[in-house]
Amino acid sequence: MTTTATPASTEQRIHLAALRLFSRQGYAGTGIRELADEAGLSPASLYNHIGSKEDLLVRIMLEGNDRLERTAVAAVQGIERPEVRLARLAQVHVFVHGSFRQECRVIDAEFSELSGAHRQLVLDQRDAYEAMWASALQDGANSAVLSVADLRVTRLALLSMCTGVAHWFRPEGPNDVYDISVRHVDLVLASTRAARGRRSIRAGDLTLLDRAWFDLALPDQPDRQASA
Amino acid sequence: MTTTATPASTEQRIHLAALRLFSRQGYAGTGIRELADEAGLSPASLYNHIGSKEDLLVRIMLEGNDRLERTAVAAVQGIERPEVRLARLAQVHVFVHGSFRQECRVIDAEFSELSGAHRQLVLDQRDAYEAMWASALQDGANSAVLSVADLRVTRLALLSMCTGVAHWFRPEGPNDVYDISVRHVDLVLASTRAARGRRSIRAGDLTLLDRAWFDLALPDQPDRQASA
DNA sequence: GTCTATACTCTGATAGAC
DNA sequence: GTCTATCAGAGTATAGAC
Repeated sequence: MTTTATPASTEQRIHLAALRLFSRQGYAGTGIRELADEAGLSPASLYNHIGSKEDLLVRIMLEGNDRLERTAVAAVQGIERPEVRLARLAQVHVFVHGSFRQECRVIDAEFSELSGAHRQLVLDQRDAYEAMWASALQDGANSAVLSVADLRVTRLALLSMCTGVAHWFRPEGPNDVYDISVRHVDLVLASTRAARGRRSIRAGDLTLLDRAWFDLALPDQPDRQASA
Repeated sequence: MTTTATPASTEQRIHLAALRLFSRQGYAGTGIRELADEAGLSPASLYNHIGSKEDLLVRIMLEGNDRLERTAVAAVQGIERPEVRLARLAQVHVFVHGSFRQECRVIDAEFSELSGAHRQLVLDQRDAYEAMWASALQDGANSAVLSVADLRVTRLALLSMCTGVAHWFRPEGPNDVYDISVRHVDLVLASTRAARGRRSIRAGDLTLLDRAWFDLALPDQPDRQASA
């Protein structure tokens, strides 16, 4: 099922090596020699594939952010009820952060390593993504289905909560990613006091994304499920 | 009011320089020469005050964790109702993470830089602290005042949310730390569906810590409010 | 594409004079 | 306590042969 027949190109091996080392030791804490060694080539050969160490980092970030946004867009496509949009955004965010932990941690931790133009690119990606959260929260507050005291604080707090999954989740632990994603949906709905009239809305009341949806949206990729 | 008369000892200058640089560039990304320069002495003199670069890091972490735990212990001392304990733990956590952002970010980000025994020391501190959260959540669930589907996931999710404040909060922004702390209390109470019978409990219903309490518990310290 | 060899800078840390 | 000078190794990146 999860068998990758192709024996991984050099580019892929470098990409995976970078994910492992950057997420474990940090970008600054990883040397070119170490990276080359982990990818199975010499430091000089490495430079036939990556313009520079920072190019490698920025590529990881752009690709990761892009996948997150594309998945989120697909998840809320055509959905009108704001509490369902919010729930699905949380579910995708948690599922992705639990499935691509190394990548998400690198994106999260090493943003400040980017210089100038690269930094702006990644920032624009993040702003576009977070705008989806802001609009779901705003629409939910406007239609009184969500109770949001401070839009900005709530958005940042919920994003922090859902991003945290990349830091503490372990696939060998007691829960699997999908369960965690649903539990977070419930935390998000509860924390915004989602309700229709007097009746509060729970994860089970909404049409969330099922396991099959994620299998389609996020087919097995080499960096998925990778351990710490 | 916030005037520090004493002109800062060499130890303090080094400590503050380390906080600034480690939080901005990371531990691995900060060199000894840079650190010495920022503290206003030569690299060699630096070593009259710090055994090694890692000693400096571990001291920052132990002191920071210690302050957080002492503040939290003081905040819940003698409090029996679990929802009040949880609320105050969240309030302290957020207030500290918003007030000592550099320090908290270093503690959060550079844990993996610690080797062996140092790592275990910091881990033990964190476990002791998080046990207070676990017990508040557990007691709240047992007395049915909190609704906690999964104790572990909820604890980790709420801690991630409250820790996030150190990453996004800016004192020059629209909210002050105290406001943020109260808003997070409300998010935490809502996310655990805190209620007595049918009536849900909000931050305003509980006796939280007031501004004066924090002034006493966390008197102005040189690393407080420091910017990014 | 791969490699060995190397350039030049910076790393954490120390010796020893003052 | 301060400093200048220095160590051995690791930092990123390139030259040039194959």
